[in-house]
Amino acid sequence: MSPRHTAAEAARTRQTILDCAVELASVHGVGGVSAGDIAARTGLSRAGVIGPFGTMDELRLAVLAVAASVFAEQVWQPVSGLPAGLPRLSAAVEAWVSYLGRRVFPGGCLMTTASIEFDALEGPVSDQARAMIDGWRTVLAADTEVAIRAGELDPSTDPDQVAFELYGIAMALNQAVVLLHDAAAPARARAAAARLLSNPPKPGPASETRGDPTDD
Amino acid sequence: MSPRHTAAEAARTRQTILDCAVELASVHGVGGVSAGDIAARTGLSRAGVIGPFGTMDELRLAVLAVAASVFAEQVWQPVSGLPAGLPRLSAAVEAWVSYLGRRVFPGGCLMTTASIEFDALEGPVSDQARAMIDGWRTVLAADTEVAIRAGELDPSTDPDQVAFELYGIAMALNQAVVLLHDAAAPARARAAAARLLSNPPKPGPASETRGDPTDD
DNA sequence: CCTACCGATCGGTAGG
DNA sequence: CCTACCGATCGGTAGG
Repeated sequence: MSPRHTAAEAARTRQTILDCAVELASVHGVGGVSAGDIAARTGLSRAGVIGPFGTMDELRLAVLAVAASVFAEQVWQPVSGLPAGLPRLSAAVEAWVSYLGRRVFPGGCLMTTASIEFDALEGPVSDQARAMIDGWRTVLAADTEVAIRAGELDPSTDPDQVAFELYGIAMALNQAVVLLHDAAAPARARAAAARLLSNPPKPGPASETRGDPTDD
Repeated sequence: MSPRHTAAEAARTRQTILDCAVELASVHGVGGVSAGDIAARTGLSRAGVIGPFGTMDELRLAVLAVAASVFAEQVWQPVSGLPAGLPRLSAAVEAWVSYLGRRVFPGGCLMTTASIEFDALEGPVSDQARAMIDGWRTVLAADTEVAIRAGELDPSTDPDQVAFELYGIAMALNQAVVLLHDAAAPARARAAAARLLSNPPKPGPASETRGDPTDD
């Protein structure tokens, strides 16, 4: 505990630790975050770093929660008010590309890093990483399905296939930006995503589905 | 040194260490390989593990060399004799998908893992990881360029864009197999790659390039 | 390729 | 939120 300090000061200390830990995690991996590293960068003692979280694993779970909330704030919140379906899906992809291109985390997107880092491991930290990725893929697939039903995408489109491919584009972009320092990568990602999402229904014979715009 | 043993025995010991290290690296990351872990699994002492390599970093470089040679053996060697261009590119992608689907490394493709693990780090180990990935992208782009010149792909095709997207498909596949245990993932990857590589030249007016099959 | 060590660092606890 | 510890493990070396 911190007998000499107010609750507000304790909360600020906690946030200082988390900010530092998130930065380290994006570079060294979530499992590569150590109390000693954070202590050296924040001026706290190692015990002062671990204290507010109890154990390092709890601190790592908190790091993933921060990563998820930053991702939501940067990618999903700006577009969540748009109409469900293709408009929102396209805008989300654009926000995603922009987020990765801006390199919000110095070592690349923490969600991507964590998904590779924990893919073969088990435990609460890897469970949370898995849930984050699965949740985002579900969001992408759901809006794809709405787009299909609204007649914005061809009925032969497979929502899970779209989510699969969008994730691949994002991972390739993350790698190109962070590993290869390729400034052209965001444009490549936009081109790939645009081709994937420009698959309007083919106007075959008697192909009028539903949602006639003249309806009332 | 190993005064009581022949050179052949020393080489076998070295291989035992490497095999174990590669397996651990695919699960815990190349940086997550420790001498103690390998010692416990092989029955050797920690000093016996480090000895043949000098330092752990040298051992890690050897792990990456094994990963590269396994990748070459599984993906490139089977197709390297095919005609350059689209036939070889398509066969390489199929071999790549098959390799990832078979989960040759228990924790997923070491090249993919290493590319994320080291993307923001510097040093000889990350340099070697970078060179592996860059080399493979170059191979993919080169065969794409041959395919364009041979009239197998539309001239508007960008070889680096194709390499970028193929890498994304492979990363998405690796993630789907190892993290999400999605048995349908290889089929998804094949569908995505097929769409990417089925872009024949458009027969516009006077669009006959060169390489007329009736030539002699 | 072993034992026996080295200093450094790990996560975590006790007590203030 | 600090100091002062705990046992365990890290990479690496010496010497046989």
